Formats: sequence, C-alpha cells, structure tokens
Amino acid sequence: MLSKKTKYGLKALAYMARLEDKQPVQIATIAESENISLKFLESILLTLRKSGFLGSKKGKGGGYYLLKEPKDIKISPIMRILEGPIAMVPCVSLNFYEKCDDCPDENACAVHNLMIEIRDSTLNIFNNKSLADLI
Amino acid sequence: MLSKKTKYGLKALAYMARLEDKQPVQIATIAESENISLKFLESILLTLRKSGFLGSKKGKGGGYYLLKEPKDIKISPIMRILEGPIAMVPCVSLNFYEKCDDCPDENACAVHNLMIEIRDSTLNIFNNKSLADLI
DNA sequence: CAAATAATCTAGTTAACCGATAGGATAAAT
DNA sequence: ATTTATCCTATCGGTTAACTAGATTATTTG
Repeated sequence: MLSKKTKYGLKALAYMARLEDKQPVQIATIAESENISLKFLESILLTLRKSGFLGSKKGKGGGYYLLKEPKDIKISPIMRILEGPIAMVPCVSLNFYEKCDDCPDENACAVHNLMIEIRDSTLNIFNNKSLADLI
Repeated sequence: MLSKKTKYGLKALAYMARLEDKQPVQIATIAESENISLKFLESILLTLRKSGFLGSKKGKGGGYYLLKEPKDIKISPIMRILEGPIAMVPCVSLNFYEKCDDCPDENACAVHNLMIEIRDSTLNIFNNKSLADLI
C-alpha cells in the first residue's frame, strides 16, 4: 500500500510540474488545491527539499519550486525517498537490501524469485517515467 | 511491503507443491523446515483452508494438503486472501475499490494513472504464475 | 474405551508505524 | 519592525503486524 505521504508528495510535485513558470508555490496553495493537510504537507515538502528535489524561498513571495525540469525528474528516486524500498521484500531490494532471518538460501526461495520479477517490472515503470509524464 | 503472513503462506504452499504425493503435511513439519513460528503458521494455514486452497485432516497422519494441482493454483488469489489488494492504492483496485477522500476527479489524478500501470504489470505476473512455477 | 495426535478456535500482547497536529524558531521581504 | 512563509522538534491517538497462550474438537491407534 502506498502511504499518504508518498501520494501527497507525488501530487504536490505534479502540481508544481504543471506550472509553466518557475515561481515558488506556497505550501498552503498546494494543500488547498489538492486537499492535503497543511502541516502534513509541510513536512513532506521539507524532506523533498532536503533530498534535493525542491528548492525553497522564505518570506513573502516565497515557497517551493522544482530544481529540475519535470521531464528530468524520474519517479523511482522520489519513491525511494518518500516510500522507502520499491521491492516488496528486503531480500530483493537493490537500495535497501536486507537478508531474511528464515531462508538459508535465497536462490532456493520461491518467494524471493517471484519478488524479483515484481521488482523488475515495477522498477521498469518508475525508472522510465518522469514528472512530465504524470501530468 | 509484503507481510510475513503472505510470505510464510506462499512458502508453505510452495513446500506442499514440491511434494509429489498428496499425503497431508503437518504444520510442525513445514514450520520447522521453513523456519516459521508454529503458532503463526497455524493461523495462516487455517485461513488458506477456509478460502479453499487447502484441505485438512485431523488426528494421526493428518495435516494439510493442496486441493488442486500446483499448476492450477495461480498466485493472484493467494495474494488477495493473505495480503489484500494487489493495487498500491484503493482507487485503482479491481477487487477492493475505494474512492479517495481528496481527488475530485480520478482521471485527472497523476498518481491514479501511474498506479494503474503498476497494478497492471504486477497483475500480469501474479495472474500468469502458478505454484508450480515457484518451485 | 483410552490415549495420543493434530487441527481448530478464541483471545490477548507487544511493538512499531502512520497520519496528523502543536508550537515555536528562523529567514526574507516590505 | 512587521508580515510572510519556511524550518524544526516533539508529541499523540489510532491502527496494524507479528506473534503467543491456552483450551477444544476430531481422528486414529493400541
């Protein structure tokens, strides 16, 4: 299940991608337009800024703005920042790998091999889609 | 993230699929072989029986057994029973649909359309794989 | 019949996490 | 100096995941 955090984050990024000018947008504007809790969105955009997706400006006329062209912002890194691993199981995660407690031999594990397939097909979509494709 | 419940359930089913004879297997045997908590596996196999995947026999020589040939047991219904919706978001779920609170127009939602693609590619795998393919 | 076997059922515990909120600190513009 | 808007820390209620306890029921075997 996709967390609300990720869902809201993607929606906010898509909102910014839709704007042709690169003027900063205020949190409140996005929150209202997309029906997102203001305070919650605040923390989400903050993490997106700290991870290098967004720039920000304080004070009047301030807000958040995309640091790159929408077409150059792929979905997978956003997912990894907001949602965590893309794989359904840590033992097939490329960026968040963790060995299973059970399972002496990964290659012999039925679930492992199935989940590799799922990971690859999911990754194939997230890697090849940009913010520009979402709007 | 795949729950342990689903993971253990799939592993147990794969275990049974590997046996050529259709003799009942005891919970304890599977639990030990696959390093799964006995009591937890107990409740998992019970739900799988109630959903029609497994048959059971009580008393000596009893246990659980598959009701169909491994090649005739697809992954998707197992996932739906143990894990719930396959879609990452309720608004794109085929079997567990639910409207989003935010989002006045689904077709205009960036996340919605992205998640439809993910659902389809995932479903494509789960629908076309059987227990026999896992082993 | 009685003892052993193994599934069935009900219920509870514990820890982690999600979504949201509160309240003040900081920085920039007017 | 005042307003505007991000930044930051902390907290909290609710839910769920993962597991555990203990008693019951049904079946087989001696």
